[in-house]
Amino acid sequence: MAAQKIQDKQKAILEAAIAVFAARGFWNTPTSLISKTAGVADGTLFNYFATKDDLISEVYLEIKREMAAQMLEGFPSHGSVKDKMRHIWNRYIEWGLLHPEQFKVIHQISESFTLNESVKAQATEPFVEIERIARESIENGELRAYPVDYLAAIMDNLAVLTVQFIAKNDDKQIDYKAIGFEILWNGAIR
Amino acid sequence: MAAQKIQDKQKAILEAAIAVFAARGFWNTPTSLISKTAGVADGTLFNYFATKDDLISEVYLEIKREMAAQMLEGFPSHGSVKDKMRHIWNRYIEWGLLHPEQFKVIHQISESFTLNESVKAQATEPFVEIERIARESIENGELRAYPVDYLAAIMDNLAVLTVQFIAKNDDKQIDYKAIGFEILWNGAIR
DNA sequence: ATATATTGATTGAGTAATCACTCATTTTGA
DNA sequence: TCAAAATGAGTGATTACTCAATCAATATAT
Repeated sequence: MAAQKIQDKQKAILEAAIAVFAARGFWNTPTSLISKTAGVADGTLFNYFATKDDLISEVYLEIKREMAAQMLEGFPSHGSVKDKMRHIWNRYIEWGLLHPEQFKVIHQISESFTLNESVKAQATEPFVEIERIARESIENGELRAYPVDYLAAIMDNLAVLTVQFIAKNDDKQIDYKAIGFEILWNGAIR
Repeated sequence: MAAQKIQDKQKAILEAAIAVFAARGFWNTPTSLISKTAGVADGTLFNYFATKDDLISEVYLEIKREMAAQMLEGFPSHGSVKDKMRHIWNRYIEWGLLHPEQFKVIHQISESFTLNESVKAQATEPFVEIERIARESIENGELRAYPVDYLAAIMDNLAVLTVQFIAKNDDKQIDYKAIGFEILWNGAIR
């Protein structure tokens, strides 16, 4: 079978998994529902992913990769720290709003699934650049000397929260994206 | 049977549930393990809780109640806004560190279990007082006019994160509790 | 004081449903 | 023609929950 077709089928399974995981949570979704949603037989899923846990890990990595690509696009390498931070912030929020299922699922998995170390390492890899910038800026004195991993986690959590609020609230009067960045900047950064 | 004994047994089941939920996640723990841990027969669990879902909801409410009692104790009703906020912040963090299982479980449940509306309402009830203070302070101009529910969620998330960092890091040099409050105060509050 | 009856909690083997995963067979495409 | 991919009925394990039988505590009768 052509390599293209194989990729298509893998992709179809991953996408189906994301959709049903978002709707019911991964603990609560049988593999049979994933294969059904993907339009393949039950057995086919296991031709592509050895176990359900493997599939979950792959879903996680797939989403992280897509996200990283989007976030680094158009990064203002020569801008100020604030510009850089705002770029990441805005991209993250926008990505979350544009891909609510992926956003939900990735959060869900990282909260309540024990990813093995190799998967974790692969997942953080695209973000090392961002972390490097943060460390440099602290050395320059441009950022407060708070622990970088703590800051990163705060940014992540705050962004997740902000996306949830924007999605939940149809009251478009409140600009959570802007407020969120203000809070992050005033509190954590400077 | 004496009313006391009945309460004891219910309590034993709830406590066993918290312990095993913390260790394996609630989706991943059979009711039989809960009853075994509690030292009762499989059937007994269902004399006290109609379904596993009911048990999960009760676990959630039980923890929330305990937490609320602790947090309001010694509340500086006549202090400044900052004092009030810091009191809540410190109590929350301390409670989390003192009750890591409960803390983990309550977070886990609120993230990935669909609580019904009545349960949600019961859970937030003890915290209305805190919300009232926040609203008043905004009217006074003591706090920034950010949406109160957004601020509350940020405080909650930041506290959870902070507890996780303190618990994970044995490096006692870093005072996450203080840093966290600084970030909250500078960013979200004033 | 002792035997008996009543009430309600406790028990755990049993049940039907569900699940992840297998593998012998069939289909596909070159 | 044939190798690789796809299939889905089947399997063994696990699960939430049931229910008839047992047990324990108290009340009543002798």
